[in-house]
Amino acid sequence: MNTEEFKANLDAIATECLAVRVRMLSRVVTKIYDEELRPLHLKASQMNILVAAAKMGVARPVALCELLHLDVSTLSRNVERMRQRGWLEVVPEAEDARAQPFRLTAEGRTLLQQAVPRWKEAQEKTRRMLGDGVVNLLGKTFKQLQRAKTAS
Amino acid sequence: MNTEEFKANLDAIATECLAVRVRMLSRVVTKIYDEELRPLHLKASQMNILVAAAKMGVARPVALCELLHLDVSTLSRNVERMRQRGWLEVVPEAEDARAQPFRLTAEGRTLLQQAVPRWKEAQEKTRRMLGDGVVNLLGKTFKQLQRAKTAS
DNA sequence: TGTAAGTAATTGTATATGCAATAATACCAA
DNA sequence: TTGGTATTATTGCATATACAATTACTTACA
Repeated sequence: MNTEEFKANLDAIATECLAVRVRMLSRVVTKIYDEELRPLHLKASQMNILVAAAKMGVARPVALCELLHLDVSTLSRNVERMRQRGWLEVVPEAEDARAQPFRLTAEGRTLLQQAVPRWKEAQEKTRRMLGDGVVNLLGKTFKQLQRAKTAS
Repeated sequence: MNTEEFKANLDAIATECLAVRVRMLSRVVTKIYDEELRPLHLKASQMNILVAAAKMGVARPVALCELLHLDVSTLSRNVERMRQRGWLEVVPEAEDARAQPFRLTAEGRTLLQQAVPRWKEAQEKTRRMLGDGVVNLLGKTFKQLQRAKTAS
């Protein structure tokens, strides 16, 4: 590859790379939620897990990881941190001794309730920043990715 | 907040939360690039920095961080890792003794050249996965975020 | 029924990320 | 000029993230 070609490729990567874009977007958006949730000592990533667990009732790690496209080892440690803080508890599972399903504790539920108004604020800020077009397309992509995962 | 209300809020968060969406998208897309780049022992996050440095010639950390919405402390350590591998080098800066501008080494440049075809493959996979609508809108959002940063 | 293959979760290791505090330098204004 | 403020980068600390290897258990099949 000669210098000219290389420069052209660099330009293409710099201006078009989708990894750069989504990663930057993730940093920017995460920051908005983290700032809003900081008084509760809660992070956006942790709220994700609390909400999913609340919705599931009793959450099995593998199922939650497929839903969120999250590595099980990542979830394992995140859950452990939240368990130590008393937000989650592991529930005994008779049917499969390998499973370590978990659910919200009362404290976790209270925390989540306190987080709701702050989440709404962050959500609105982000919506304004991104605009409805991006928000709607992100929604479609999100559902598509979840289908893709469960279908495979 | 009563139980009904809380459940409705949980549903809203689970189905609409923009942080959940962009973070998941970031994980999915990053994985595609990381897998493609793995034979080069290079990660998407590192390629971002190499490309930006290559484009800038001599990159000043603060400037690069504003461009990518990256914390300076994050960049500091990422650069250090890449410096240890011989991909980047810090260049002396006479005008401001605080500055630690850096640039690609010859090895860094070679690595980046090797990464180009792999990047193209990952980019194409991702484009197919997301569709042109999302890709184009992400591009607009990206430029908008870069403007917002440089304007402030 | 007993073993081989598969599955669930954890642990070791490494990178990425950001906040708070700090150190060193630059700039500005009285 | 000097004293306070702003800027640049690094470091301590904590969390998030994923891959590879491992452990423990389950399932299938021969």
